[in-house]
Amino acid sequence: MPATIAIPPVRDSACQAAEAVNCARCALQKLCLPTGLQAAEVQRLDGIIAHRRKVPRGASLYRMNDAFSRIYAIRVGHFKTYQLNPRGEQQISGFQMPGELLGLDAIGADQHHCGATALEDSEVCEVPFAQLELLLGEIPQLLRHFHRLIGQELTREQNAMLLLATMRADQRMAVFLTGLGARHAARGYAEHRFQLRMLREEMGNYLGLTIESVSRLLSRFRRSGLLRVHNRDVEILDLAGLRAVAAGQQSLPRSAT
Amino acid sequence: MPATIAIPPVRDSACQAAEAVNCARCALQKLCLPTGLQAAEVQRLDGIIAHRRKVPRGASLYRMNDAFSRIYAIRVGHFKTYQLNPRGEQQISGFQMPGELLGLDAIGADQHHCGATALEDSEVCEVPFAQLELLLGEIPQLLRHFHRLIGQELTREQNAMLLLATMRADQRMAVFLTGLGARHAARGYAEHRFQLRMLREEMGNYLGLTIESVSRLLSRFRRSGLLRVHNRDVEILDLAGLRAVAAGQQSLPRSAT
DNA sequence: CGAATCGTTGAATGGATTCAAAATTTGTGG
DNA sequence: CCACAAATTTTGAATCCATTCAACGATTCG
Repeated sequence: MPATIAIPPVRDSACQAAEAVNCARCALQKLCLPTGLQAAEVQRLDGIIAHRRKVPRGASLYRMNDAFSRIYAIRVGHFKTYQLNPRGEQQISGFQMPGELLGLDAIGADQHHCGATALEDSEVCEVPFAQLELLLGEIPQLLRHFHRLIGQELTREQNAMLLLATMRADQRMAVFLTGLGARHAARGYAEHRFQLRMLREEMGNYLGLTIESVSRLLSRFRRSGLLRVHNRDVEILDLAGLRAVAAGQQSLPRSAT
Repeated sequence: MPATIAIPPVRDSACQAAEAVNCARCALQKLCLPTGLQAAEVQRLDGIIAHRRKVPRGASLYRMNDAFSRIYAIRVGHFKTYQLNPRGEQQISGFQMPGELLGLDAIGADQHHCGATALEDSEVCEVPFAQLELLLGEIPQLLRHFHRLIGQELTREQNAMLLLATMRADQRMAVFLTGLGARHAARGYAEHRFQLRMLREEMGNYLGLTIESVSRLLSRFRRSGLLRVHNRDVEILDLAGLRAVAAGQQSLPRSAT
């Protein structure tokens, strides 16, 4: 066993790919659009899902200014969404995982104003929005849950604002890591052990930090005994401690040992 | 004429208060919920608006964790929305003006997770959300426009994230001021002359800056000939220049003349 | 293997903050 | 209307956190 592999790999969500080809049998039903619907209603929703589409790593699901016609539910894999700032640089606005929706930002507009790119080989369900809107008018439960998902999206973004506006670098990182853990937990995976699906650069971009700062922070977290980090593999050793940093109740020593 | 009043006061939006008591006659129809509806549909919408409520300056329209039952359309005045971070400090997530909706963040939840406070004596239309949801199912045009408003909200928040994550202090301030101007313009007021309805502290809080930084930035902008600032009154003297700073194409000299 | 990409670490710099104090504006009661 | 207190804003100097610049490992992939 090579000494460099410090953390055993976590169960790969990609292995679910072949199992479910419709909403009724999808393991993500509890998180995704069909939540709370009757079986017959799920079937109607299923009926408008034109296509299940594979998106290879690095490929765009949609780009800024693409025409808006569908939203997407992630079935397998991870994505990032981003905008381009006035100087044309990418600014990542979020990372999405299975069961989450993509494209909500374009609702009510005719263009996407952000882009979405797969961080790994992924798979999405395409939901034509015009047809979804019709269903929303006919299935009150679906409308309610759709609004719930939108509300969650708004909440997520407000939390990200809070993070960027008020938190110091170590706190941002702690919030980010505990957040990832919680979302993994909601999907039935371990809260304290997961893979980072994005580059350091992408983490830093999202958190408003440079790549060097990200690297230094992870090292500090490791030295403080909060984490084990090996490349993309993260193991949270002291979840309570990490949460304390995330809550701003505790700061990390700046120097080594 | 006292020499200290450098900038003449702008037209006060509060004088509209007494005119319109229903959507059909409201000057904000083009911005607010009824946009694009038939007269009869506007009347139905009007029918569910239980109450038009005055909110005195400094009073809360709703607070964090209040039960969610209505959204609000601002008829007169200005508001701020805020969250409390883990340490209990206020973090302002946005400023709202007439024709904009409040409470959308709580959609699909049963509690508000942010609070809204009037920055001046204000007036809102209360829209019971359960009844609105019924109407959304019956009036497709209303559903479409409601989603448009939600999309705008998401866009606004993403732009705020972009601001906080990537921009330097002078750029943030320039984006903020040009944004305020544009929103005033959308309401038929001057783009280049308006009143700040919030304290320096609230601006700084929103922009992720200290009150001292805000003050210094406004002084720098003034010295550079971009603005005239006198207390809450702002006049943009060089809109193109301010936009250039907002776009990050130009930076401001740090020291004085 | 070798090249390219990705990640880590160190030292110097700089932008925004913190601390401190003064100036201005706002609010209140006589 | 003025005086006075409180709140808000401005300015200066010192400090600090994150960045920038630079160099060096590590990993990945053809």
